[in-house]
Amino acid sequence: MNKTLSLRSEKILKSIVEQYIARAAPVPSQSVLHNNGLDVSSATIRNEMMRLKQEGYIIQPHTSAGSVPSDKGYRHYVETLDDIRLPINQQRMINHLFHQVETRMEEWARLTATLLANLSQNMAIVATAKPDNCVFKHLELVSIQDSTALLVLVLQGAVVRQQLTVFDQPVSQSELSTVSNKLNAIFAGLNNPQIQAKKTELSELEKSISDCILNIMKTEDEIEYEAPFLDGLQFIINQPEFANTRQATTSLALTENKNLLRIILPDKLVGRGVHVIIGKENKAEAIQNYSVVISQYGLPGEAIGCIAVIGPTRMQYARSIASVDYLAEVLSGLIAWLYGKKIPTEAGN
Amino acid sequence: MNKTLSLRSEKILKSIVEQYIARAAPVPSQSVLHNNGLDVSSATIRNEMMRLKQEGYIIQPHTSAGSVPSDKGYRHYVETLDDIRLPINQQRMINHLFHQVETRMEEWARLTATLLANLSQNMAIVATAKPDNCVFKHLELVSIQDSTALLVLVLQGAVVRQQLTVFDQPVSQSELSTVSNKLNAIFAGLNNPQIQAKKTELSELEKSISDCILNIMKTEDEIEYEAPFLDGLQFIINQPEFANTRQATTSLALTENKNLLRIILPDKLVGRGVHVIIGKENKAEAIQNYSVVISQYGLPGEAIGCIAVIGPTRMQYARSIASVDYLAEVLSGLIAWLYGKKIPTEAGN
DNA sequence: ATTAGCAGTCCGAAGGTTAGAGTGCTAAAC
DNA sequence: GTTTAGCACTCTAACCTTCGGACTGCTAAT
Repeated sequence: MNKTLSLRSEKILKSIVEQYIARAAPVPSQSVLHNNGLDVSSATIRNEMMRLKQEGYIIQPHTSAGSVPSDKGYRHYVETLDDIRLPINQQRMINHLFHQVETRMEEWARLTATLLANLSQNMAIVATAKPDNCVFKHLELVSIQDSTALLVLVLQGAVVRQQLTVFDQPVSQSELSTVSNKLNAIFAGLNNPQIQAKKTELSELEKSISDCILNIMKTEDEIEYEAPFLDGLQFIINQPEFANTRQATTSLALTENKNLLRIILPDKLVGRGVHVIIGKENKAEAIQNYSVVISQYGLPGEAIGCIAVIGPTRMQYARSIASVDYLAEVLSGLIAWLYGKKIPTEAGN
Repeated sequence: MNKTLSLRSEKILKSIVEQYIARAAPVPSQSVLHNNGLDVSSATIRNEMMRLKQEGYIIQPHTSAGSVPSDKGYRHYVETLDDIRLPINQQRMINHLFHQVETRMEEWARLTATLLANLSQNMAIVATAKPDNCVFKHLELVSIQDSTALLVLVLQGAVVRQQLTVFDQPVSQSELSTVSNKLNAIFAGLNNPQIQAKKTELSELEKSISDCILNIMKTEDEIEYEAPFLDGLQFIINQPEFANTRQATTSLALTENKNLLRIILPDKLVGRGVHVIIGKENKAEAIQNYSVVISQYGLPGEAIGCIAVIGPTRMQYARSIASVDYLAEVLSGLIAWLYGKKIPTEAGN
């Protein structure tokens, strides 16, 4: 069944895929002829195309039409794609931009989504990296009013969370400072259950604040993926092939962010590297007309995020793969830095 | 020109507007008849409709078609709309939800956008409220690595900003604490130029950190509107009247968030209360097929934000107006609380 | 194995027809 | 003067039909 294709078949399939990606219209044998340097007639091409059709690499919309790649055709195309890296000047441009934004996971994710969408010309989804088990780093209490304070919590990985807290009675800033100093000393470097254990030895006020902290940390631990950053919706919506079926497709595209990630995430996203899921290979029915180019990033075992491109099966795979690959690498470098593993001079190197 | 309409004309116009809003199709005289309890024939209605057409309140797509409200028609409809408040149970539901999210401007804005989009069934835009002149409240420095620290800055209004800072040489946590204590004492309650003035009397390290702070505050001051929160794009995209012209319209809808707000913001958005801008009344050409329902919120002179619904001129004005009005009120209450003006027991009351 | 040539298929644009929805007008009724 | 029934007229949208041409698939020759 899966016999290897002849060199010429390969060339023809590649030409069909690339032309279909470029023009979104069935590719006739003539165009294949013009496009690639084979010195044969269109009839020969047609014979080969017939075979490709029988093997399931391409599909004919109707008897007398040109060819459209099938999922299997795309799969073969992606598999035989030369390893493509992002051009150096684009890499430089990206590094430069990352050095200009605020040094926060959220900002990086937002920037990544924007870059990825524009590089791949498709919708991009970036989930922030968060640790499996968050660790207390620092607490600060700032009085806002008599009995209201702002609780600022710093977790490992330079994650900052804030919450307004209302007390039963007025509490002065100096009292608050005393409490935060004490809790900082006790809680530094601990995770949720460890803090829970230390809680018995505290005063009422300290306990109530500890509860607040525990609550934030618990929420943080429970969230699997926070609402990911999304960009490039316009590319999906403006796809020519979806001109008619917009209701259905856009309703996918606009599914609540959180769910979207759950939908596209394949069962086995193991190891580093970029995964490509094409059309019907997708688990979720809703996206079986789409392809997903996805990669994890971060520090395995510590903080893992995920970054993906989603677009029609007719997407520019080379570009998307190169972009996802490079951006995942950059983000991994930045995360490593945040978690104190090494200091990259150039982001990602 | 602007002579008042007879009671019957009013009723007919209202019926046309409401039916057109509901069905998105030209309204024939028959439907007007059925819809409102007037005891006349369709011929009479037609006569009145003729007059409404001459006065410019309605438009006929072609000679033998029903009527569609003009911008002027919508304007009259909106102006004569009875004061509509959000149903009490919806108000309660909203208050409840606001009490459940993190107490941060960003979370409130996000929630407001979601609620507003769903209440109005249109796209909602919510710009966070920020003070004209931000004021230093508290500084915290948390060591991340030898020569890297996380700078956490709390500004008035419980605004928290963070930044990673890299020093030329290692700095210990205790040194950092000393610096932050000192700067907290000096800078508390000051704005940007005041801090600038105090800077001369500081050590090198303190100066570099002050620069960092000043930089954040400057950025904060300069940003007119931060990327506002946006929700309900699906409602815009799925509008039946835009089935054909999707390219143009969606490209509008997806214009970069920041610009979108600048586009819809009318010249004079004075005072409290909800403003409605209908179709051609919009300054920007790009949205002259749309209507905007917009309101400011916050503390005049201290922190002002803005909240808006944008949808086709054929939008449910009553709902949108009531929603914008109520949510602006709720947000104002919350802002007042953040800025220490009063503590609402129920949000917004 | 390749190719020229050609019949056959199918699509999509263009043109034509028609049913019916709804108005606009007129003349009669109130 | 206002209202109304009645009807001719207008315009659209849906449905045919037609037709050119883009491609294939096959055959027979190379």
